[in-house]
Amino acid sequence: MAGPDFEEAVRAVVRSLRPGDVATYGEVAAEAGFPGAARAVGNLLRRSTGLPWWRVVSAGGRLAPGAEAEHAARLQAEGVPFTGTGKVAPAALRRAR
DNA sequence: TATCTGACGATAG
DNA sequence: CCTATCGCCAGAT
Repeated sequence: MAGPDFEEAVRAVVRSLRPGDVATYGEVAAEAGFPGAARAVGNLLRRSTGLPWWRVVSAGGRLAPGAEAEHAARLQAEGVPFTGTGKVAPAALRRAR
């Protein structure tokens, strides 16, 4: 099942995210048809280019380790609310999808 | 085929 | 809110 399909599906889902809309890695994986592959999604987004990767966050609204500053900046630029502790507000995660 | 890696997720302390 | 652990998956070596 995995292979080109996985990459294609994940890219399609991430590309469908609109400004201000935030989804979790797990959500993207499930939406792409690979439930439980959240880790693989993160790995793919990390090396992939040309995708709104900043609209995808870890469960609980945590940002990508090693790029938190850029991640937060891009999200805030789209009007995404934060909880003050450097995490995306729970309300914003509900809108994802 | 076996083993390791990682922008994950959930739970426990 | 923090770190520590374990489980899960796709890709690379």
